[in-house]
Amino acid sequence: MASAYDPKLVEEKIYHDWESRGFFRQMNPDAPSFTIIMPPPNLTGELHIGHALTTAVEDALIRWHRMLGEDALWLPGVDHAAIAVNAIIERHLREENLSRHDIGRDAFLERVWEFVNNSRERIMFQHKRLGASADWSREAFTMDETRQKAVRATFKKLYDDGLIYRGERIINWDPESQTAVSDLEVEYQEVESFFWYVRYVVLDEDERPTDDYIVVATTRPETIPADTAVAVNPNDDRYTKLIGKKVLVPIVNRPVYVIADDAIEINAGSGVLKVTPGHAPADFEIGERHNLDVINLLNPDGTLNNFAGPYNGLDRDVAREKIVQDMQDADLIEKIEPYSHSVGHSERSGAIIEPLISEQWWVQIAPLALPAIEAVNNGEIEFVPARFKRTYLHWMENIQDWCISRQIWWGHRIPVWYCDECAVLTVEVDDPACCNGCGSEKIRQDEDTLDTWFSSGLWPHSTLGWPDQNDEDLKRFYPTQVMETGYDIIFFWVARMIMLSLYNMDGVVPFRHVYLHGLVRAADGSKMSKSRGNVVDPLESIEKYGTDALRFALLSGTSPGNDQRITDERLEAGRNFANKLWNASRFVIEMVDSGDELKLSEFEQITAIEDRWILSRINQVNRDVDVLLCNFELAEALRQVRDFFWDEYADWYIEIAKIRVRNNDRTPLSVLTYVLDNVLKLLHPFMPFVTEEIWRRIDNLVTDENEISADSLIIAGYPVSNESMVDEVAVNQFKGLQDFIRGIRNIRSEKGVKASRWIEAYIVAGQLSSVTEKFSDIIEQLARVEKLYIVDADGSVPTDGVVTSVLDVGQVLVPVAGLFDIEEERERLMQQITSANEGILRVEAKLNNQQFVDKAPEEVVQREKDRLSTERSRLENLERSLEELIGT
RNA sequence: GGGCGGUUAGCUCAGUUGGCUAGAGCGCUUGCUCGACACGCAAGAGGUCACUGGUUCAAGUCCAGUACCGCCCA
Repeated sequence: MASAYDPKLVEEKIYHDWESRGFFRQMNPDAPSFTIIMPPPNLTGELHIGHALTTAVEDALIRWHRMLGEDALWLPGVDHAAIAVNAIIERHLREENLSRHDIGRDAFLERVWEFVNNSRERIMFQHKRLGASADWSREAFTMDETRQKAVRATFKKLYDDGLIYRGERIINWDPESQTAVSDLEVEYQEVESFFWYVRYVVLDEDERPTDDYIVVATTRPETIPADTAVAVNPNDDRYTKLIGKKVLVPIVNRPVYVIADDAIEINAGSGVLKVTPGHAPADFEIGERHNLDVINLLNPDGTLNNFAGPYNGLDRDVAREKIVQDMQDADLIEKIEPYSHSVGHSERSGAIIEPLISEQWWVQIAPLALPAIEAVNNGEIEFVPARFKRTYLHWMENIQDWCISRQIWWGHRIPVWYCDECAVLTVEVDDPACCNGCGSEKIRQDEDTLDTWFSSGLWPHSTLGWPDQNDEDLKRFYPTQVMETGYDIIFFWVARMIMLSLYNMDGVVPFRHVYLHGLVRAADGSKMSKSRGNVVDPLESIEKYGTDALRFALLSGTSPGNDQRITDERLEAGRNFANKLWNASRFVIEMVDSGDELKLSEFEQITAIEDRWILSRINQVNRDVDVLLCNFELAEALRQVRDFFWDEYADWYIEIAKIRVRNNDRTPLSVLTYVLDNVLKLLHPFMPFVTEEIWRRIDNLVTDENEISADSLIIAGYPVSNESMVDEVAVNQFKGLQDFIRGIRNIRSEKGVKASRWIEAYIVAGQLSSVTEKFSDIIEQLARVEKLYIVDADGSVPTDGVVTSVLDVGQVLVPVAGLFDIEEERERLMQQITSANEGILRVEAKLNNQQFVDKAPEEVVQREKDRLSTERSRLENLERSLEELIGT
């Protein structure tokens, strides 16, 4: 074996082996199933570090459950990302000076499919590099045949149930992508702008201008040509006499009424609102209440149309400037105030969103939300961490109807056909030949497509074969166990999956747990983005540090619902640990001889304290890891195993084993291999490659009776704590022995004893005398002591030139001859006396408090009592040492 | 405006139902080529747990409030 772990020699080979042997398929049809449906990444571009985290977490969960012997299915797939992909292809076209309308729908979609197929392949490849043990034979796509059918079936079902309707409402228009987008796709940003105070001239009964005017404060002067009223609050004394009169809309000189509406805030601006029902949601509602005309002033590309009169054809920004200028020239602007307000921007294109009136398809959401709220309230679906339950419920309880139509071509085309000869709409799953109303063959399909999230919302059941209710997969794997994703898409995905799954699956929830991880941020805590140039590319990290290192970095830093930062240091820590695993294992493997007995003896027959200690500890770790993983505490579980392996197994047990083997005691080998086997199993879900590679090298050395088969760690049984192998006494005794060794090392280091020098030492071992006696050879080696004296509490120890440490478990004394300094030693002892005294005072204060003794649990009180007696005997010993020192 | 989260060692973060003499990684200091590993080993230094008040025998942990940072929703 090489002296350093090289992931490049291992990962591809092992992945190919797993996959080709079908280990990612479901192998235990009789066992309970464990299913995770991968939240589908967009197939635009590359997987980013957030996907790497998703993959690492889901793969860890799946591998863990697979090793538990469950029928594990991780179903992968990708999302068609309608607007984003549509925009990419349109950009390509623009480079050829073409628009999608130039080449037509079919040619456009042909180009999209070519892009999509390449992108899908790249994403699958990247998932494989990340070690994803997903069942690729089931890979799904939101636009493939089964999913198309699911989308149409759902649309028809909703339509037939009266939950899909077509209506004119204010929508969010993205002038860049030239499509409607949903409320969730609008990001609000503070923008520095102005309040323009504009004079609207009051008209007399004959609609002739008077000298009077009313001042309207607006942030959107360019929409003035679409004003169809001016509104004031009915309780606003300043304006009551004007209500019912007419004023003249500037620019277009249209007379409109002054109306009264409660929605007007008296203290906002001048207290007068210009009402533009075509371009503001609130104004639209006012317009409905007062039967106002609705004027749409905008072309789809954000320029003004002929309702704008002289400004026809100008871009909205240009028009604003010009209108303001012209009104100033006409002395219609009273004043201009700086004003900052939040403006909606398209999450897709970044363009400023235009609220405008438009006819779109909608889902009436309340009937779907109700059961989705109930499923979470009654605990059928649980959020991890639990606080997101409130976020979810709050959103659900205030949910607005969902605008599902998009004016783009890439996506699920709306399955509605209009008839040229009658008014009936035909809605079908399969393309109809004629109108359902009059039978005419002159029918046209709606030009629009559906919001991408419509198909993503079906994902938990559409991936399992729905709408075929008898599908074997649907019966076997639905409902799934865990939906794992980032908290940032709880509304986009999770909420819609719950609503639509409950609707399609007769009220059966799509998943039991929603595990939400946080964002992966750059080293300085900022959000990663291509424009900032601070993205960490997971593939580059793998290239540099290895997949296991990347997974270690991500998984050790993740805690439910919290953001984390990824840095080179964390990746290095992962690489270092993989290397540590490799080298410790290499040492064990190379130490084993063909004649060695590697079957572990019965625990009762194992006598060496270090053997009992390490076996007890690994079983405690097994227990802790099980509890932690059940609670989705992946990082903590990983940390426990790492610490155990590095600090206890490698730094202590292996070092001790070396000494014993040198003395021709081969029994540690069975313990070494047993514990190593166990650790590799514990770690496999987190770091699959290095553990598999090592495990195969020791597999022929060890066999575990519990093993299902075979020669691959990925399907080995996950460790279960064997409580009969936990000896608490041995664990505590061993800690005492460690304290002795550390005590001697500490004195050596403090006194500057050369590492190469072998010295004498004394241990006053008290209760640990007999254990220490048996362990003396090892203490000598580990602390570099050539002659170790173990004495009873009242035994005699040298007092001349001796440095003393008084520990909880006993004392350590090291004669240091020439290096001894009586003043320094006095200082040392005084410091220890001070700390012992402080300890005694603190504990005494507690125990003298009758309230504490009465009310605290017995074990807590007992612990304090034990501590007190320990500290007291420490103090006694220290004081005696000090007397002896001064005596000399 | 409403809601949520964060504030713990120089940096990044753990700390699960209160029992803590507050931990880890990285960094730092000192010393080590003792036949697994310098991607390493050994020994250390480093914290009034943001602030104020309360509950409790006991508060990093629970409650109320304040400050700052961040996110979500309107």
